[in-house]
Amino acid sequence: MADEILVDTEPARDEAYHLDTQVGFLLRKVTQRHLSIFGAVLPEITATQFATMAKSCELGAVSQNELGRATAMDAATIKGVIDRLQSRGLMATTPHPSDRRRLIVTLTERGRVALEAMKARAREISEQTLAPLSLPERRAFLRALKKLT
Amino acid sequence: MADEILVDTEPARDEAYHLDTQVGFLLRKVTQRHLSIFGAVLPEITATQFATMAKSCELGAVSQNELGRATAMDAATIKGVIDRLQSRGLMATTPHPSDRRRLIVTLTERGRVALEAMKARAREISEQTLAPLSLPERRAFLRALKKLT
DNA sequence: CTAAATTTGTTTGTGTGCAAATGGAATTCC
DNA sequence: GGAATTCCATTTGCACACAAACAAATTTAG
Repeated sequence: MADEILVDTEPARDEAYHLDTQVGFLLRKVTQRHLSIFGAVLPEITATQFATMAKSCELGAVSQNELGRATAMDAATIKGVIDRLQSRGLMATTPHPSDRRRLIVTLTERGRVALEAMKARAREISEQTLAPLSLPERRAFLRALKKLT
Repeated sequence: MADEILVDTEPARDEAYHLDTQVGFLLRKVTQRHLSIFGAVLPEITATQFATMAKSCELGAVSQNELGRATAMDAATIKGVIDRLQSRGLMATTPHPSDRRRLIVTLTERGRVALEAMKARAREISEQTLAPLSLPERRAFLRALKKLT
């Protein structure tokens, strides 16, 4: 019961941990701001769904898991994203002709049109996100982000 | 029906959108890497829960929403986080003496001990996350992150 | 060729995150 | 002092994100 009593054995606790200067916390806040800009500029789609469509446009017909790897989503996550895009008629899936495990995912014609209509605003989102930085700062920041990938 | 037919009115689509160079996508991947490091170094807690405990230690007794604002979580999010920490005996809630709306949240003694035991490893997580950058690069990167908050 | 290992997609469970709606409590403003 | 506003906490619903377990199909190794 003695260790329940709090005396000055408690040695002036090392308070020198400041959350606000930690990378992880700053990353979370910057991502929050970015996603808030995204939602304001492209309210009709989520950032994850847009990334999926943009990557699908880059890669053409690939399997669901392959698209997931290209967009940094695990199998469970990409499944849900594709499901939602499919239910909105923006993407479609077809069985692979020779490999019966695979599900080929592609943009629908409607998805292609929608994507083209969104690309300009997507660039604007990146622009707005980086707005507080000067041109050289932006380049350095993006270079650092790539190194930290 | 003519607009269903795809001829070369389609003007060599502007493919010049590369997901992998966009801030948002890079932010997501860097955050993923950071959280992966976090999970490896501090498997007993989530980054969000740790942030909540660390901030609670900094601020002392504050209301639930106040702690949420300090950790960049909305009311719904901080509630769930506190619930889980409370069910593990790391934090506790008490009604505010004069304001019956408020819920005062604090670290338990066990929470304080656990937090102190985690702080050193938390610093190591930040270190490992930034490891690919040189010292000047780290400073510039953190400064940029703060500007983008 | 066949057994073992791998790959693909799915499901379940847990943990953020945010929007919107709610109800109760405190504050402001006239 | 009372009405309007604001604040606090909660709940619900949706959308990631990942771990773990699974079945079916394919590939690899012996």
